[in-house]
Amino acid sequence: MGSCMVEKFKYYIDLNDDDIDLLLTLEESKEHYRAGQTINKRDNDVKEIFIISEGWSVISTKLDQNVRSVFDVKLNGDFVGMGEVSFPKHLYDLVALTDVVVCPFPKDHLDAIFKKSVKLSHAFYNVLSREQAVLYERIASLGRRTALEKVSHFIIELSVRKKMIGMCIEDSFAFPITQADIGDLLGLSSIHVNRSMNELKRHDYIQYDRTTMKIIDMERLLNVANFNRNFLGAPVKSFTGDAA
Amino acid sequence: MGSCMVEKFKYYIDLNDDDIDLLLTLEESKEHYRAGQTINKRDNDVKEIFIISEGWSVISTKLDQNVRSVFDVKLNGDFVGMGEVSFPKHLYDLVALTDVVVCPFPKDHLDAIFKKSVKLSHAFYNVLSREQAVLYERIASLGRRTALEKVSHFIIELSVRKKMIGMCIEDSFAFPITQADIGDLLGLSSIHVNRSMNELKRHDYIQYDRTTMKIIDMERLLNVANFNRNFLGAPVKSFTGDAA
DNA sequence: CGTTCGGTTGAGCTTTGTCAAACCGCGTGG
DNA sequence: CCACGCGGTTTGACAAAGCTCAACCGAACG
Repeated sequence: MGSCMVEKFKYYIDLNDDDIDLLLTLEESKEHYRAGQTINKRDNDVKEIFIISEGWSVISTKLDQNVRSVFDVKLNGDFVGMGEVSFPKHLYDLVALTDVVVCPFPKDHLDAIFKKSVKLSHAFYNVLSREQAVLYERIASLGRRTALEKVSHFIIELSVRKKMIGMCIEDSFAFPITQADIGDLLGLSSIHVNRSMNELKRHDYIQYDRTTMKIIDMERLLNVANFNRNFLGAPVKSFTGDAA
Repeated sequence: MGSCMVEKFKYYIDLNDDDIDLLLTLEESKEHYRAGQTINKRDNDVKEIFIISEGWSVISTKLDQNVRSVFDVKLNGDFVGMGEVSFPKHLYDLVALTDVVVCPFPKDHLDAIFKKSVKLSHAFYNVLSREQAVLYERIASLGRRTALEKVSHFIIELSVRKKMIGMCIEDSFAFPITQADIGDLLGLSSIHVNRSMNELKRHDYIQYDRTTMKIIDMERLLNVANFNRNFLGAPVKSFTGDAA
């Protein structure tokens, strides 16, 4: 396994040995968190970027005493804090849903990256713009989809992301997120999430229990969700198309 | 006025003469578009980043025959395509709401920037992450706010952005966007946008006609919108806080 | 002028939220 | 080993928010 950062970046660009060495010198050891712990707290100083090495967590914020918005779930291999790194303080909370292991990457080291490697600078930029594309998709989802579409879309999105990291076999994957969290992510009440998920179950599109989600009829589910199959597609390796 | 790009970047970082020269050599002349024209079309090749020099436009996409999602309005001084530049094809449409003037900035030139100036690389990265923060705010808005809150929030957000570019005097500013467009932005029907705006007018929080919006009672409007006054706050000039 | 586009208004309906109660599996302490 | 309590899920009844449809109005424009 080696370095999280290196593994992850290979996906975006072709790394040579120098690049790898540079990344390796900067990466620190792993950190562990328990389910429920807040890993980053809003308004605290931004110290590092994380790569999730294990477990589920969510980016979220409290809008109000009883109103929370969840922006995204972060899984094995995902970057966290790529955008926040330009700000002095955290803008959002990062909360562990399950026990979580992360690889921190001190933000001071980013300056070194930018000075020493044009290619890695591009890579960071690319990661950030891919994140942006995901956010655009979420905005479209929140604004213009029904509850059933949102829920279906979310389940498919997870299956795609899990598949990319080899954690979805036969359309079945771990699913440790509560319906209340899903509600905060999709802009629905937890009760309505429940009703939507049960409708999908009743139609035999999916099957689930407290820990596992299994997609039974992917074709129909894709249809219900109106899922854009290009979404989360192949990565790009540079601005211009050729290896920079 | 000189270069759009230079003006805009001064807001994010301290430019020295070399930086300015570098940016100037890369900037091309202005382009004009008429109201209603599509400036960038989804799936077309990404050729350049734009800075809006005049007029209103929107980033949007058709989800379906009759369903459109608007992600953001772009005003005088805003960047467009900062994130898309990592992709070979446009992900979204850029449509002119009014007559529009833009400064294109060829995307090939970004490579030059990344090679020649660490500081400007940072600046591009910062712009992108600021955009991301705005998107997060929009997601929270779409997921967890009522129609009235969304509409109020949108109006305030515009007033803040307009003020930053000196185009909002005494809380009054040009407002050439249709209620249908606002609906697509906020995830509402145009009719409901109308009812919400009229409610705000009836309470004398705002005043508007087809071309102009004026905020009469900002305090109360901020209250209705539950507007976070830190939003769109002061920019940061580097990753670490000191001029890189 | 007549047409078109956007705004306004009302009526009825659909979707989603709220509240309350029951339920279920699990871990804890008696 | 059992009772209990807790967190999460499920269900139903009802209320609210927002949507659709249809009609009308007024300004802008050819």
